[in-house]
Amino acid sequence: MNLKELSEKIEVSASTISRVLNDKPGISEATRAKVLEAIEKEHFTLNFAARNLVKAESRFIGIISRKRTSVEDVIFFHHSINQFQEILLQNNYFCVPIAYYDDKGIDFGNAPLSPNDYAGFIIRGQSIPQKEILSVKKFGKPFILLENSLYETKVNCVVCNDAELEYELTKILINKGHKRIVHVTGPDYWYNNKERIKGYSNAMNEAALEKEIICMEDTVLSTGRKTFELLNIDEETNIGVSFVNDAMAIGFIKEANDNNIKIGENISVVGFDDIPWASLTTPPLTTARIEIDDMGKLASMRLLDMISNSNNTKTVKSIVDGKIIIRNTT
Amino acid sequence: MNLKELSEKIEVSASTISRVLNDKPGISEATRAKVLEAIEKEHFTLNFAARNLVKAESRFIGIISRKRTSVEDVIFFHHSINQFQEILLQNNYFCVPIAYYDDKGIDFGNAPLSPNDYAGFIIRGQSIPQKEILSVKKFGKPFILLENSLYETKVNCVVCNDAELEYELTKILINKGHKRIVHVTGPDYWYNNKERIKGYSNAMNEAALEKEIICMEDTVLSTGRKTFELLNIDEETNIGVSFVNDAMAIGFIKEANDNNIKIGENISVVGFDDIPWASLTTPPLTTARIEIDDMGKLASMRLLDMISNSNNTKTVKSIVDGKIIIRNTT
DNA sequence: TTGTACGCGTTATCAC
DNA sequence: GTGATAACGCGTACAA
Repeated sequence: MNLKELSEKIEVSASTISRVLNDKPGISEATRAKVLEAIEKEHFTLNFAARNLVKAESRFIGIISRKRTSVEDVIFFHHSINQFQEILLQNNYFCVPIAYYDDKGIDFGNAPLSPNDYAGFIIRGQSIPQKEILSVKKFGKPFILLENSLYETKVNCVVCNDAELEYELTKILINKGHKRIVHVTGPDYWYNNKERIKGYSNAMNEAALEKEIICMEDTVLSTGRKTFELLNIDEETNIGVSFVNDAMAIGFIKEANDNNIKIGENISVVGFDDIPWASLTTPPLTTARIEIDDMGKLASMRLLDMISNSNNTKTVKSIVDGKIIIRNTT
Repeated sequence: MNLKELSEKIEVSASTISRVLNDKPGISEATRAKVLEAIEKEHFTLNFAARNLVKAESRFIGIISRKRTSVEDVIFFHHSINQFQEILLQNNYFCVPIAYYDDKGIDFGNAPLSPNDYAGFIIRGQSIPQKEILSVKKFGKPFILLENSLYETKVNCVVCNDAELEYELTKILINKGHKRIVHVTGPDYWYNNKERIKGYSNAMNEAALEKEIICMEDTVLSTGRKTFELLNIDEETNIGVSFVNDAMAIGFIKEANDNNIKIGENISVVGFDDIPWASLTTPPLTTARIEIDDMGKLASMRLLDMISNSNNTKTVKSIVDGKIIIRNTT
């Protein structure tokens, strides 16, 4: 059933029905009621494709994020997609995942949607390099970074107060009396990594302690495990280890468990993110909670605003404060 | 740029360009080359909406799954969506999440897509009741159940060998010498729960042991925790507990950890699913691995087949065998 | 092998 | 306040 058929059935023109369905003004109450009744009765819905064609607008939002290969990698990260997908859906936009690969960059695949077919983009996570972000900018569509930012270019983004939180975490390790405090980070071009290093460095400098930073090629559970050996941990070790995310911290703790080394006294550990698993390690992990749901919500709402008010070209950097969660690894 | 504009630019009719883009036969090599070159040069892509309109086909697959409210609930389940979303995307179909709520049923919300706008549906997980599944059937579109099935109606579905696996798990507890072996399950109308109870019952009957089944209102981490108190566990307890999923088993183990009760000797625990976290508990969890990726892949491929060959109306129940993973809680 | 003409279902514009 | 009509961009039947 289409507009024309319905129109013939109830003897009201297609344009009028269209007006009712689009909440346009200037319809008599009588006809409006008549139309609404018929729509209800016939379970009538407008054709999605025809509508998009004539309105020349896209209802697709591309969600660009790094393609993770192992299940382990997938599972140990926040699922911020839940929050913003819901909001976008409520506003009649569909989320389409677009993969970014470390080696071949952003890949639109053989999908029937080209960059031009999107209303806008959300670029998720810290691991998308500046070069790729700028390439998205070239599409000329609204986009926003989530959990990422750029230093040299003004860009719409939503981040947390990385440096402050990492400063606080490091202070916890310092106040506990550790003299050797190591910060384990990931690739040095990631925005969050840089910010968190700043926080760590500030705290260490204030305490006049020697900084020790280890860069891992990736920030997943398995690399966290590796740092255990890298740092030569044994029963005698006295050390504070601050990981750039929970996934690595959990890997480290698990490796300690497997080696019967106790965490929380001579060896302190802090993570970052407060993923759900963080409270379930033995012992539970001290970390910084990122309000990822709020951040995702903010990002999607801001993107929707950018799409509907394309003349408004100011860039906004939103900082959503996280908070320190003290558990038992410190 | 649209077909007509490109057509004028390279002096080849729009229909010919359309033919080239749709891999239709009967084009001279010369014009084909000319067209392909122009497409490449101009970064030309077909308009998605216009294409769907004229072909009168939908590129949307509805993914119906239970709406979970807490982050905890979200995280402790398999992410089978990853696997099938990728396959569907490769075939130019888009996944649109559709929420099912325990109280108000399947909710299409105010989305611009009505049931008719979908090419088909994947119904995920065991917690969607038969009534809702049958209501989807009424849409007259192809659909397939993932990790669920129906007893009274033939239905396309992909499940694992629930009963066999639970039988094996129970045998492990029996062989370990436990005399009291409790099975903790969820709502009794869930297909998987019923199947797993069958497996448990078979093993218990064979061993002439008394069955003890506890039904919880939901099968999440927190309800798993609750069973610890429910079963009056202390240092003296000798018991085997078989949980209907890992989430609950992990909750139980965590509660045991918190109470300094050791798991793996007098108290044995088995889960079901082998979610990533199962290997990371203290001690690591013995469970049955479900090959959820294979299952998701199978479901999506079968659905695509049903969509393209709508005349083929036979129903297929695919059983993907899982396997027992023995770790340290038994 | 290629081009022309029409229709898909909707919205916007213009008339009445 | 309502209706007729012309687009939107593509695929396909038919003509050449």
